[in-house]
Amino acid sequence: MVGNTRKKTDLNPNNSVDCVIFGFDFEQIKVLLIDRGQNLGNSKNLRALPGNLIYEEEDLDEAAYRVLEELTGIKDIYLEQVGAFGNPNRVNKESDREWLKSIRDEPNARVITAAYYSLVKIDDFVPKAHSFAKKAEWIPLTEIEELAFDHFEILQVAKEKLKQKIKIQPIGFNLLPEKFTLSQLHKLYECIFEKPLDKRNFRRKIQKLNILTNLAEKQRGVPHKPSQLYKFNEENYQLLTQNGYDNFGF
Amino acid sequence: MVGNTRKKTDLNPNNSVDCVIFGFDFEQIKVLLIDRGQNLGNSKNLRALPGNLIYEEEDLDEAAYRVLEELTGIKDIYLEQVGAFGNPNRVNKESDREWLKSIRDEPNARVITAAYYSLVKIDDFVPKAHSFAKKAEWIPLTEIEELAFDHFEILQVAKEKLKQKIKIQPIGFNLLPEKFTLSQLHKLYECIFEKPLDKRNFRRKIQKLNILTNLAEKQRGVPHKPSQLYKFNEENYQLLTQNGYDNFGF
DNA sequence: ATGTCAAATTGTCTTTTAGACACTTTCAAA
DNA sequence: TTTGAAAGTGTCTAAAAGACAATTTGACAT
Repeated sequence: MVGNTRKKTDLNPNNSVDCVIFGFDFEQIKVLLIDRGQNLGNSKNLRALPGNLIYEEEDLDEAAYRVLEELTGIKDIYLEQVGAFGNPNRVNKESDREWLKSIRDEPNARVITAAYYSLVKIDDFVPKAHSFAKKAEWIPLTEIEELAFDHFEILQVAKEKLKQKIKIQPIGFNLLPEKFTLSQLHKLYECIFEKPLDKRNFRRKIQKLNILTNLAEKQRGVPHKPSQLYKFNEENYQLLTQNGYDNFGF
Repeated sequence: MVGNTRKKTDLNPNNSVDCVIFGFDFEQIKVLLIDRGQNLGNSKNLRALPGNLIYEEEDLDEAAYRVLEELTGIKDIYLEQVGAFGNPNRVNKESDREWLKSIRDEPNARVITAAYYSLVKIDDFVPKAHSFAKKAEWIPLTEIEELAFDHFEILQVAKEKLKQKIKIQPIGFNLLPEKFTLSQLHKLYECIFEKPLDKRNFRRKIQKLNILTNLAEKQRGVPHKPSQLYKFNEENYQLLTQNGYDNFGF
């Protein structure tokens, strides 16, 4: 878009977007977090969600896509709004205040953020140096206990939205590579719902939906019976949902 | 809170809240809209969602509750965020620009709004004069075709969120008086889902949930068989949901 | 060639839920 | 006492959910 010609002074100092970027490595759900590389005496160096101020003339969704691309290099991705977060005390940690002083023209401005979550094929992610992020890392969801600003709260809401959404729309495929096995899909759903799902019942239901295409192709190089590979069948999904079907939950 | 001591200059010129206030009159879903009383030559006098700028030191939820109370006099109400709306072209109608000039210190500021929806017992609503609203009226959802700013879009998203939410949590009771009949509840669900529901199947399911208390009391003065009155049973609802049950949909 | 390991794959039975469907009851008012 | 109008109620069928265990397949080691 007009990204190249934008100046720092075109930023809206009061509104930002933050992105909860979910990935899945076939074992667990991970979240892409940035390390601000702070060297502080007593307080912890908390990780943060990737996010930034929006431009004055920029739509919120557009800003979320931009920030995502600037950070991960990934475009055309599943993105969904979590909501607006505007607690006046969002910035209540000394380390957050320090950090804002170092990167913002108006570090004390009250900022209201629009949070988004996105689902990413983890292998497509190419780590990329970001202006103010020392590192960008995939952190397992289960290991995240504290984040900068109100980002931990945002993460909790995003998780909940994801859980609800996947009951209505089979967005999980966005977390898997083009070709995947039923076991991988099964594991993904277990991770999202945070509970075990019976293997046979899961397979029965997902197969009956008829939104998978069985590629006549098998896994290779695994030390056990190789699995069939499948891909998501977009057309059948459209057929299924245009009649109002929305029960993809387990 | 500190509402009394706030000045107009304490307003945040870039962020607002807008409220989609749903009501139910036993016949249809209605939305509370304000009439800005514009007298314009050619363009229509469009209605708007109640909303206003937030204060610099005010939480978003808090602002939504405040605006709601200022407008309706109602407190302690079901309120849920719809999301953030920040299209830079939100204000693209001449009539909206005119109106902003007449009420805002910075009429051209870009405003990002956090939208909320709330469910109100329509009889509790006491119409109240609002600073810049000439009238506040309940308009049937089905009759709303165009609104000021991006309010029509907000309304559509709010409707969708309501539909989804009520499948997970029985929030419909917030639209009914303390005592209600099963027929009223039935009608309400039909209005929300915009489709007919079989009477017997509806009753069977809602009764089985065991979240209604049958008051040993009947409707009076109706020219037909009077109905039993029920109330929502909060305790049983808690018991039911604490085990993760969330299927209140129809 | 054979055996072993690890995960993939498959089917049945039971219980619960969803969906279709129509007649009887009760009160108020004429 | 009749009538009108909505309240209230039961059964059957089909589909979905949930519990549960044995067999198959390929890679690798011997």
